[in-house]
Amino acid sequence: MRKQLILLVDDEPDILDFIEYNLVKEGYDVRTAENGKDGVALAKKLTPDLILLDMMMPEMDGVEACTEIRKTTSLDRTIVAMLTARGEDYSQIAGFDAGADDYILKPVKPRVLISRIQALLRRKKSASYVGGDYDGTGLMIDPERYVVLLEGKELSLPKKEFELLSLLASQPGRVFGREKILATVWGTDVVVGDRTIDVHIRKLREKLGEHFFKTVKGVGYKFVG
Amino acid sequence: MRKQLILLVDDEPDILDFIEYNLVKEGYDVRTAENGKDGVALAKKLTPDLILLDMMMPEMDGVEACTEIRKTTSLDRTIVAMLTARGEDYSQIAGFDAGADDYILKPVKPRVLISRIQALLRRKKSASYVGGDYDGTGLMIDPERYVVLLEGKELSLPKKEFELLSLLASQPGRVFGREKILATVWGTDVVVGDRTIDVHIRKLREKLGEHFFKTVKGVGYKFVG
DNA sequence: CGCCAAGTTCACATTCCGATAACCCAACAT
DNA sequence: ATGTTGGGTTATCGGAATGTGAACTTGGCG
Repeated sequence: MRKQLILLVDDEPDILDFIEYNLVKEGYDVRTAENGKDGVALAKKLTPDLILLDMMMPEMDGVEACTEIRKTTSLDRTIVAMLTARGEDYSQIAGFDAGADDYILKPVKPRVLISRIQALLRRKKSASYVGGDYDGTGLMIDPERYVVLLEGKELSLPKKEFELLSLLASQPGRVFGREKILATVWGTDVVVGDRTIDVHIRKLREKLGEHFFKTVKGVGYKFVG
Repeated sequence: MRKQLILLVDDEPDILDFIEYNLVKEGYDVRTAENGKDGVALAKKLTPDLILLDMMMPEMDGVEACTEIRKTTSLDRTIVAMLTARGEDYSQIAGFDAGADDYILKPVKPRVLISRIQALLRRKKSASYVGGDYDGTGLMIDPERYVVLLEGKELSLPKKEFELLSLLASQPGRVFGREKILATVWGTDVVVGDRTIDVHIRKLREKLGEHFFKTVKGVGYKFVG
């Protein structure tokens, strides 16, 4: 596997050097920027796996930078971790609001920082299959709010139903085999009976309408607009 | 807006004067103390917006003072910035985490110091955008005063409840998973039991009304207008 | 010291989702 | 016709996830 790329943004050269040194030692590819503006620009160019953003910076601070990053589609799969010195209060909330994935307290011991980063990158790999929003016929799936919008009406589905729908609707028209569905929605280790998928499909048909789900005998199900 | 109040704590009169001069010139209200003990006492009395703490001091050093300040509830919303001598390896600093908001390396140029302080204070203020002027159903959150306005009635919430509410209400409709809530409100290192979040949610429901908080089983909670 | 409030935990109670069993139906092969 | 295969439908049950009230812990304060 290629080296993972980490973008480090902090205005203090000392800290930059210190963290960079430790990350490189761990085998990461590291780039740096000294303010939010440059950081965002660099991020767009490089599409790093993870961005470490200091909260407090001149030009454009961490929160602004994070907001900007989150608005960039190409960086959807990039993890953003905020670096800040406070543990207690709103700086955290503000950071999460901007869409940061984690929040790391400064000063941080190298070992802690490394293990935190590893955890984040691990999480990224196993990240969800859930495809983007679909909008074909007045149906929209919003994983953030965990609701389905059907012709404007908000419909809230139970977990499994929602995940099943998300999977099917992520690629309208494509047929998903039972194996595939089980592996994705239920996971490879859980074993469930034959009729389980059917039942969930049925519930979805009840709630959203028959026409959305087409059965392909002997093959699987597909979602149609 | 009233002048922002900064408390400056350093044992060297020269430095004290120098920094004070520059801060006053920028339009801040400045008080000073010459050791940690006096500094903490003064902080409790004045509730400044920001405290600049020298790391190395007689009587009570910056780290102890900071720890003390962080234990004081009335100073929850006060920002603490540590002044540390350059040359000390960052990893040394990394050894202790007293909960300061920023670490500023000495010697520091006035311009840098000022912009740093402005960034810190800006962050404090902008934290109040949480919920901002949100008013969907007569609920308003005022992080500056730690108070919630429910249909005109002022309601004061304990810290945790307030932070939980702030997080959920910052993005109405969005579902926050338990992991995320824990990470944000409690911090990533603190470990608390399973039922803790529920209990706080219940308290919020008691005080604000059931309808504000929706449970999404297996996923998390969301705030609804 | 004793009180109070905040925060957490504990020991249940409750809810509701998800899986299954049991049965039905349709298509097709023999 | 009859059996076989693959899917559809419904009702039901267990259990995980959440709700709840009370007890316990902690720290601040007079």
